[in-house]
Amino acid sequence: MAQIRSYDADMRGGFTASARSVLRKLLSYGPATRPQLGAALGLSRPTLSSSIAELDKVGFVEKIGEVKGTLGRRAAMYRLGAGAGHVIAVDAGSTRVRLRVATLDNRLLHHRVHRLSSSQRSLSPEISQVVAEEVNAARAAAGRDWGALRALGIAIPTRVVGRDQDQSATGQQVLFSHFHPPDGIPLLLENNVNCAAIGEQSHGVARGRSDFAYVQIGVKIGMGAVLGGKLVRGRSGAAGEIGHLPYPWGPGLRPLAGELENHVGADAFLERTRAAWPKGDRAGPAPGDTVALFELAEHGNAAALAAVRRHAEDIGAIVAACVGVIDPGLVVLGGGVGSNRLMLPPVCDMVKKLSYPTEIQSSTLGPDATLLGIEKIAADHACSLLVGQALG
Amino acid sequence: MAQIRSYDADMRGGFTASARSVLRKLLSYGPATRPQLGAALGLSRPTLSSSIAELDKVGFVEKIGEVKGTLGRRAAMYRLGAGAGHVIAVDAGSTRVRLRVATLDNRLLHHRVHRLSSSQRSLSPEISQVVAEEVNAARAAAGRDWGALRALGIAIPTRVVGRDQDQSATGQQVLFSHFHPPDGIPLLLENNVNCAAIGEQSHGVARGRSDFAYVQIGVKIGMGAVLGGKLVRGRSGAAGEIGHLPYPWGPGLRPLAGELENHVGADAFLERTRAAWPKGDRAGPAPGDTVALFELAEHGNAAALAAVRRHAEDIGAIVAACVGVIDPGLVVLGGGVGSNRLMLPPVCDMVKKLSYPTEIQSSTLGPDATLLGIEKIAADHACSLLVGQALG
DNA sequence: ATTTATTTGTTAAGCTGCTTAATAATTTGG
DNA sequence: CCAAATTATTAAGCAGCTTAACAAATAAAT
Repeated sequence: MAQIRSYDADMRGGFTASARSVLRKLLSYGPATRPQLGAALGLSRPTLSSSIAELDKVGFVEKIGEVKGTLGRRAAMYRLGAGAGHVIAVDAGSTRVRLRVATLDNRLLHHRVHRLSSSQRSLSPEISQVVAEEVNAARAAAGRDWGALRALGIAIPTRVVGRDQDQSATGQQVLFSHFHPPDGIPLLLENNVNCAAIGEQSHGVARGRSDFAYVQIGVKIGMGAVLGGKLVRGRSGAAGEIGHLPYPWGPGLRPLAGELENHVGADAFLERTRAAWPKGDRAGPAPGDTVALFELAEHGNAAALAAVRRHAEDIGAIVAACVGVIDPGLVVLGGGVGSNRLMLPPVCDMVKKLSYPTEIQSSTLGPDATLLGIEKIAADHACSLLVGQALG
Repeated sequence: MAQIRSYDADMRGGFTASARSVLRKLLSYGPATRPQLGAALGLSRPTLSSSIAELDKVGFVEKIGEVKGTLGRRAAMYRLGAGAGHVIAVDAGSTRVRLRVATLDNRLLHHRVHRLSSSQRSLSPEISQVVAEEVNAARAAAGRDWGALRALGIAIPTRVVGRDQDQSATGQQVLFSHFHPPDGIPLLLENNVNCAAIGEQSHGVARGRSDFAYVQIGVKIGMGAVLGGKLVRGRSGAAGEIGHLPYPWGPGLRPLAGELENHVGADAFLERTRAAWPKGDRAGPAPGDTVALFELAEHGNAAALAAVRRHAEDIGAIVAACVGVIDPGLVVLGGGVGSNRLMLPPVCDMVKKLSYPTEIQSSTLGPDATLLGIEKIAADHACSLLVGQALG
């Protein structure tokens, strides 16, 4: 009876284990010299020689110069080469479709923002159309030095489920009404809140953290959690659907489905604020949107400040619920409403009152978090295909 | 400059990679023949020969017989040998201290249940004393064929934090008031609810699942979650502290710290039930404890059934909160109250109403779940020490 | 300017841990 | 009793790393 594989390395793109670890290191760490790589990976100089030669032969690495230490010969510095290819990342948002093209080690090659004609409630044929156009344009613009397209990642504002599961309840298939994914290119769909969490991990306030939660508060609410370095997706992509936390809930008070999202979404927040707005000239007119509301609050308007504080208490309760379930150690507040700096203190107060000590930070990446996150996800996937295993 | 290590294998107990994977397989899968091991691990017969010789030399495996197929020579069957050692698992519960001694591949060597003189509210000096006695007795009883003690695991009803963190708020150090852990033996402390979750995974209704939540409803409430095959502990051991979910919560209703646990604990449940119990002879006297209450409900008593249903709705809301945050796909209901079969249907109804479709099962292991779980945790840890890496 | 110490990179030789191929041993069925 | 099947061992070889020695480049010392 013949063994199925002759040797492990055969499966993994033909590279030796050391070459794969060098590739992985260059991808996650950025450019590095041979001695740095050797020290970081515990490999000897001869092994590094052969690994780099192996990768160089197919253009997966390239020498970008030399650095000199205090003494001795200069060390050659390498980074990922064009042969490693690139990824396309798309954020299919409700008001804009954003696109980034980048190398696997995160160097920007191309960037586009397409404003939609009107704000879409969810994934729509128009969004699908724009995604199709922008992806095609990006592929047409590809320079010779971009190398091959290794993956296409798209962040979408719906629950994302795998191919084997029932997709009908998610609406994710609307994405493909006009957009047809290119053949042979790995396609990665991910919920936009989960992407934002990854973005915060790779570029934002959660940088380098392996455990944290990202709570997005805006028109809708959602959470993305990273535990043990891995994104928590849940059985049917419904992890982080905190709009379904039980609310209202108390003695003799039975929760209603989806009521928390109704209550704490930006529209309801604004509506409540306007209803409670004091009459008369002294207070001025009620704000027309949450941006104006926060503007007033920033300038010390008492009614606006009270509204923000009341809202932040509900957000604090939501964060406390997340902390109670997963105790992430760090919660990042994001979204148009959630990331406002006025929210942070009252949210902290409520969490401290209800739950265990937890670091809480406001996001500073804004809408970039989602796009950077899906780019990271696409790049990681591309890397794992190249080296045959997941990133550390 | 010399390299730090001469070769990978040196660090890991001196075994070759193939020997380590054989050991791991025998530990997780149980006894197996050489051909089975070879097929499962993708190793050739010569490699298996040398691996088993390597392990046999130090008594880590032993031949336990031969099995014959339909044709051809018999295959030798191996299992872990005495050299692999054993573990001691202790469940330091509020009414009993349970202890199991077992081999790393889960064969029971010794078993004890020690009833405490009175029910303890939490970890107490008496519990510490009993743990000390029982552990010493188990060590004294050790047969020559048990091999070395590889790990000691203790399940405790408190939040468990690592050595580097602040332990003062957990009360976990009370365990050591009389009990002094044996020198040189790895000691594993784990929250009892987390242990029960692992127990359900290894021996109960969550067998083989890599994603699920275990919700324990009894005198107190708690949750243990396994995501991606790993126990979710949280930054400060507070994951699963669902007694801190926001409650009561609604428009104009601010949550109070720990109020959910007060409301939904067995004492408050019984108190409410008795307060609402109908007067007069027809309904009979109010039940004196939850066991009696469920007994009445089982026999169709209307007041008892109504009380159970009302309570189950709250439990359903709790489960829905867990589903909303982590979407585990399966929730196991445990604990004296939670695992009662009358709870399941109304809990399912509430979860279905509030949240995404989720399988819900009642635990059938009872108090064994915790003890089996801590045993599994201890055995896994012992294994990872032997083979130098975590179990798959 | 030449030498010396230091660091980087390459070549040579060897070891470990696996493989495949061949052989031996054991068992059942014709 | 022999043929086929299955399991185990022995022999030979290869891949991927290692250490050791050497070559090349560079800054500091003489």
